[in-house]
Amino acid sequence: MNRPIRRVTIKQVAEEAGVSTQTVSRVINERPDVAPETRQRVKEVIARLGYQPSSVARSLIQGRTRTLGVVGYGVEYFGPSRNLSGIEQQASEMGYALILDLVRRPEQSNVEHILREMLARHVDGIIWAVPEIGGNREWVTQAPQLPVPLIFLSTQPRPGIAIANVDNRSGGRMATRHLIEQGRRNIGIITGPLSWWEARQRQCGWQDALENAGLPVSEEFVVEGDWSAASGEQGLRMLLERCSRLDAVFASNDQMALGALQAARRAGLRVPEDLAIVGFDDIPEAAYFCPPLTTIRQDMVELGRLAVRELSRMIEASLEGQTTIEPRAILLRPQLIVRESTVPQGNRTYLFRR
Amino acid sequence: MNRPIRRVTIKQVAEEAGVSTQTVSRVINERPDVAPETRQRVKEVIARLGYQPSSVARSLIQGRTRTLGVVGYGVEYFGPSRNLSGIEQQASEMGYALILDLVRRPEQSNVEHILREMLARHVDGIIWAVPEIGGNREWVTQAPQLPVPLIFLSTQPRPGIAIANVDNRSGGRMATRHLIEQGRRNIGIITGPLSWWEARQRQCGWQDALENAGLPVSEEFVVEGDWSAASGEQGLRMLLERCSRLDAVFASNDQMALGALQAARRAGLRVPEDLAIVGFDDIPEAAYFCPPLTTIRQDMVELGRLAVRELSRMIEASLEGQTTIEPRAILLRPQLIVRESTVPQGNRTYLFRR
DNA sequence: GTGAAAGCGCTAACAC
DNA sequence: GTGTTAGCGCTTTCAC
Repeated sequence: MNRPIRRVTIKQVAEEAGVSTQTVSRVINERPDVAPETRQRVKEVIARLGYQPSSVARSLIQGRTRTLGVVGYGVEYFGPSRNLSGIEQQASEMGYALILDLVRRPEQSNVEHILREMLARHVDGIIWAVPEIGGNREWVTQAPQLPVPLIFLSTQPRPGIAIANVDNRSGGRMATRHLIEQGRRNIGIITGPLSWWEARQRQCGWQDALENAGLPVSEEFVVEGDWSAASGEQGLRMLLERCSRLDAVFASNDQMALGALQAARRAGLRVPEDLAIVGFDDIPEAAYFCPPLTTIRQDMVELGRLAVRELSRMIEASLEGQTTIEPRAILLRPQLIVRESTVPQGNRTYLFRR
Repeated sequence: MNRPIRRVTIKQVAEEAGVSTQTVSRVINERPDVAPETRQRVKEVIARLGYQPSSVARSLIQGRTRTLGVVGYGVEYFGPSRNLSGIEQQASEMGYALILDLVRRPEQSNVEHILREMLARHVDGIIWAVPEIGGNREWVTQAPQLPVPLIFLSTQPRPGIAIANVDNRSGGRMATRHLIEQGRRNIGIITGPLSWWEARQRQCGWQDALENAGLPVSEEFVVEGDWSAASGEQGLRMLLERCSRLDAVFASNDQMALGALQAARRAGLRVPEDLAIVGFDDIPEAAYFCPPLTTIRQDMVELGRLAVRELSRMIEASLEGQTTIEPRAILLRPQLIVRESTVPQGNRTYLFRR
């Protein structure tokens, strides 16, 4: 392996082209005030030497790195991975690079340490894409004091804080309302871990829908899961034990819905005839569950993109010294996807027709 | 929002503490040659001012950023997301930050551009985690000429190139051998897109196993999918049309296996009695398919970790001027996970016992 | 149009 | 132990 010992610097290019480093700088920055022949000559040298300006040196001078810090959790899951993907797409389109930090214990990650790391690397802004769990947002009031703008994802709105969320409550409402419209009356819920703000929001949506329909909301109908298929399976078993009249379940994500489908099968229940099931997320596999799963789709890619655009807006404002910019709260509406786990195949056409 | 206008610099700390910047530098780098009182005083000032050394400035001097560039594809899929997670974990443990670039068209991404970006940001090494597809590795011979080490993931081994792979061929062999051991004789395969090197490897494994068992290998048994559940569904339908004696299928990933399960169900076939199905990946949902899916598990997290460790080794060697270090090819063996899609429930205990 | 000088924030090398 | 000087690679003044 013959690795070039040192990178080519602006100095070498200048020397080789017989000009000052200044002129080279002008050329690489496309400044107008360079003689055409000079420009040409310099460009040739650059190409020949394979010179690449150091963005590290540039950053040092300009106080701006064109880098965003992303603090994420759970890329191995569907939502967060799409989220990251959207963030990367938009950032890349806007000329930002991404520094990625993934936390593994979202409830108790070392916020201080992560922020110091990001700031040491002079990121221009930070996207905090770790879900709000337990008390892991207690430091939120310090965010505005940071030297760079920060936007939170999946976080309870608070005044003065920039936030981008999917409307989980509305999603829970849509799921449950759909079940009610199918004539279901005894509708259970398998929630996510209730320490998660998003899980609680989905539950609130379920409750909203029941109350709007004048149906009773009972503790008996609530089981807490942990997002896993295993917990969904166990969750449905528990609901069935508690309440034999159960005719529908809202599982707060598709994995738990999958587990619930399996539990229903084992209990000898037909889905949707005996028991209707709705999930949340619309993972690609959901359309191939047995039966295909009705669920709530959330556009996590778009959410990521929106977050980057908003953050960029904040960065620009901050660079221009506008201290008055009001942080926005972005809210993305999810969408109901109807499949056979709630509507018997025969009825489906009918449903779409009305 | 009251954002501090400027960051605190070493100069301010020095002034405030009444020492030279040198001394401050010594303190933050934990050098021994500072008087205890001085150290104490400086530390207090640092804490009071909230000073954070600029790694940008440090990088400029030391010619080293403690940053790895990661070029990835498909974080929204199971394998790549785990991969990224493993990379991040290991990098973080070793004190490296990650700069992330996700390509969206892996066959034809602009390699030159991406490398320039990474090098401009002075990454210490690069992990190329885009799968080998079509001719997208034609530039591979240039890798050793780069100013920093680079390791490829999911790439056909080539001399002089550092690589980390799961042994897909062995995985395909394991899957197929398992089907043969279950007494199956007409074993079809739904491959991934054959422009993918990994997909071809899995197919080679299937062929190996058939040949080892003295079974005929026929074109008729091969259908090309695109990794999606939809293609798996269609793939099985095609196989069934072509060959009514078909008694087993190796689907080259779990999504396609899921689609195949659905097609089998619709064709009125019992799984595994009439048709056995094996997948590849062991996504978490696989255990909850209907029936639970036998599959090949690959530890993508570990693969990511291994890649980072190897890259780090190359970086250290390169910094010490050892030009003779021989790039390694890491190969991770996958593992067969037996579930009910290949073994009728009754036989299962028997199988484990022998 | 082009170059010289200064400096971004930090550390290495040397002096005291 | 501590300070001074120089310089990493680049851009920003400000001359000429």
